[in-house]
Amino acid sequence: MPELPEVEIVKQSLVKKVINKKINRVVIYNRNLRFKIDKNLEKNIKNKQIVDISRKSKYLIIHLNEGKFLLIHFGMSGTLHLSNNEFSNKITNLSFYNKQRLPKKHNHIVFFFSKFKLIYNDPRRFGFVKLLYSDQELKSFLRKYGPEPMDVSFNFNYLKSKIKGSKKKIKNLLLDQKFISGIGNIYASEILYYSKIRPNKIGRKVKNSEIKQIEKFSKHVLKKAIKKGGSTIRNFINSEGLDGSYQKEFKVYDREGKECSTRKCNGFIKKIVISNRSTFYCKNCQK
DNA sequence: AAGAGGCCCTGATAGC
DNA sequence: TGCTATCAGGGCCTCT
Repeated sequence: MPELPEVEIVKQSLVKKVINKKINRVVIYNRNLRFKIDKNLEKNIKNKQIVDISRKSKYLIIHLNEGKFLLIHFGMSGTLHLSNNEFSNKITNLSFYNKQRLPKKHNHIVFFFSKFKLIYNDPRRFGFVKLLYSDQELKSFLRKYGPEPMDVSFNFNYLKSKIKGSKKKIKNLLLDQKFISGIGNIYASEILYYSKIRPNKIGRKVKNSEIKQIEKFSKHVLKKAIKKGGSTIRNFINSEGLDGSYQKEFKVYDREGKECSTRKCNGFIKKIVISNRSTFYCKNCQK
């Protein structure tokens, strides 16, 4: 589900609600997520206070007191929901919810706070949660991931050094989290549209001028997506139950057969499959 | 050793 | 209406 912008939105919507709050209790209904949830998770989280919330790549990081960190990855279909304690499984009191927004199935983890609960829901169970016990452990976990488009180390020289020597298709490079972290299937297609590069172009054939475009538009696209509250295709909502609207800005993603929106292009959006993922581009303006 | 594709899983939707 | 097939914001693992 979420790529960097969506996780960022979840982070932002959660910060206001849970900072400095104490987790009284955790109940896990299904431990079989992408990875089996550690059997000690409940007791290691119980009575811990949330001191901060951050995000790296597509991970939400919940900072607990005593230097522990709870990592949440949303996979394809994971979401977090805030709900009122008194009306546990019924309609919440919080005004921003409506009935449809509270899932009944696939609520795998519930964090109980004194006045509300936070629910991790994930129909496909491709997501996971992981408790890390120190700064060191967090650092070494995150070391596997490349810079995000907003980072200073995400610059022309870095991109060039990795792209020029690669036989990978450029779209697969953008999706490689070890190289760049945070971009997923939607934004990869969008970034390549703005950069005017065909998704199946081999890395070493990508020109310097095109690498500059990738640098520029990776930042642009993600920033704008965050500004618009992320993309809601089927089930993404922030933790307050609100949709994103960046899907209205899509130039190519999920627009197969539609007209290219580049002025005077008159081309149509084509869909191809690269490494089993749908990929969208305009044959006319992407070379 | 690098790169592509299979696969994990459930639900929504399209097509018959 | 009800079936079946296809496909979905990810990424680890296994082949070649």
